[in-house]
Amino acid sequence: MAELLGDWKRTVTCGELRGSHASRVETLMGWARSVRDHGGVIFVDLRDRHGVTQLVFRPEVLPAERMDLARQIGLEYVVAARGTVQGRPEGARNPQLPTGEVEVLVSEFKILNESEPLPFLPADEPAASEELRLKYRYIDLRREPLQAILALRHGVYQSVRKALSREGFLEIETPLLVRPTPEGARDYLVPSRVHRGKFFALPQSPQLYKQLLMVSGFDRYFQLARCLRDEDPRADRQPEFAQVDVEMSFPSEDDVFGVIERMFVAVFEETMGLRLETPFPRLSYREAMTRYGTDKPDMRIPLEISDVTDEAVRGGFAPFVEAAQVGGRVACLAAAAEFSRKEIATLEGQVASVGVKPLFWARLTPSGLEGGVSKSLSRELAAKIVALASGKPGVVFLAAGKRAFEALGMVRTVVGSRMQIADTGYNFAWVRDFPLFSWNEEENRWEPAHHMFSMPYDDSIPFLENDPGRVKAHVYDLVCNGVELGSGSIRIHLPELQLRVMKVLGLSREEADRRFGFLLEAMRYGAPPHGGIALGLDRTVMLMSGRQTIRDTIAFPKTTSGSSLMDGSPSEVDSKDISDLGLKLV
RNA sequence: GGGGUCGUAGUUCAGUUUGGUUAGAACGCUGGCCUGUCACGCCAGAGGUCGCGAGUUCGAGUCUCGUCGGCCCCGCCA
Repeated sequence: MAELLGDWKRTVTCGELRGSHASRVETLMGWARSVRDHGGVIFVDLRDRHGVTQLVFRPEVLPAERMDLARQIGLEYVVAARGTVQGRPEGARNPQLPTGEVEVLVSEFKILNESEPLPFLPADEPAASEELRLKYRYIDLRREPLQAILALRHGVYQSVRKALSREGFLEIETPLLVRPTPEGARDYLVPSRVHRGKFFALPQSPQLYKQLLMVSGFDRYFQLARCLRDEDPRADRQPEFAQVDVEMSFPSEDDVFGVIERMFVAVFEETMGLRLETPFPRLSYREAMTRYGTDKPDMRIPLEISDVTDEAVRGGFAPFVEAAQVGGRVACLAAAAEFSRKEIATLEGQVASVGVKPLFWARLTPSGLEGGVSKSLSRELAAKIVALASGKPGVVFLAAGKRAFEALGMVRTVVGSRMQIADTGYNFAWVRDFPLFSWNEEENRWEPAHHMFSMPYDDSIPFLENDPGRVKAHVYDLVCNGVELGSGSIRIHLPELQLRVMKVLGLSREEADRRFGFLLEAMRYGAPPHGGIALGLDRTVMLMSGRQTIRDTIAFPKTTSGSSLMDGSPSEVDSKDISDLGLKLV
């Protein structure tokens, strides 16, 4: 039944005909979204990614056998139709459709391809289960919401390229087959056939290569880079993802911030028509942790955490005193909202995951604090809490311990999700002054808080060997609405300093040379001061499109177990393919 | 690796709480009717390994255990 395209040319898309096009003869091609057969006249809604146009098949126009063929058109058949554009009769216009003023009276048509009944229809709302949508991703991608997101993503690519090019950045590609790195995430390994027993890795990021480009003198580089990390996915994490990778020579932190702020202003302006306020607020890591209990605060939530350790200790309540004695703090968050016992119990469970238990609470009423822990609070502490709440009624939370602020940060996020903050815009912020190292309790060693190539502050360098925890670094994150969009730093360009940092991390000189010798050597040949940032492209698009998962921003994403339901990857391979690589399955 | 949750016609779901006759609805599909619909309408029909495997029971979609898969979270993610 299907006919070949022949010499037919599409003259318009399904989204562009208007009343002013009346009486023109046009050719459209698309998918049958809906077929309405009235016995005589037949209506077919033809859809492509640009829109929907109504086709009319009439027995007065088409011979009987063509009408019979038109009757065969099923949902999602691919149809080419040629005919006269005409205004619709009075009362038959459809204000829901941009093309609803007109229709195409079909004089010739071809069924270009048939479609078996689909596992689900693109027009279905609600959509099919995500499992089915992932298996038939090519059908899911016919849906308008996903087409809009991929179009937005395209717009972001273009704006980023234009904005960075305008400022003198060169787009340069770096290898996909790279040297495995023991640090950081697990590598995806690629066995070398030629060099038996040796492996490439797929890059976790272009980090080392962009630093080497700085050594080469490409003083402003960027790349829309694919990054691969063999770690378990999440709603906002995929095994492969995209970064806007940026690096520049001779920069201050403010230079990097300025470039990225101007880039985001351009992106939001050009793709969404939104005007972002710059500069973005800047806060220190310490500030973020003590005011918001997280290093990626959602600044839309108008609540802050307060330190009430002094009052709490003077009050003598044992759990508070004990927490302070072991170096912990006592923190308070006035939620200014009601919580049921059950909701509080749920929060308690979440907070316990950072080792804070119990979660203390009390209810603030016009007559003071009631219920929960209220009877154990001193008059001074109670007064302080009432003052912090500005008298706003609702539940007040208290946490004690080393991670008291983090615990209340989790509570703050939950409170925020219940407030009407969704449409309060995009609240960007820079978080800076990160520590260079963090202590790994299990492995009893220092780890890089960001990565080992970040430059410590001048006045922190003397503490490198004796007090690593005190070393602060030129490391910064960009956050927006509680999402970490990117992370960067000014890098170390001095080989001796790089070796000192590696030593703190437990890398001997020999190991450092073996693993990173090419970088250390490059630093000895005139490496300029440099720094940059990498921004999560998928997360940015997720945020801009109001989605809850980056899967919706990626054409062909993986599941939370890292497989692809569409093509069935990963898959087995022939044993010959394995032995050719000099490998054996264990 | 761990915790939670879901899995029933092609699809979205109801039914599982309290085990019991022939597992229902809508959309889709098939056939018929219908010349202004736009989620067209009307009539009729087909369509089920209740994810899979054990177990308890006279009897399991329903209870138990295991297993597979999706999603969310912890670990992990320099």
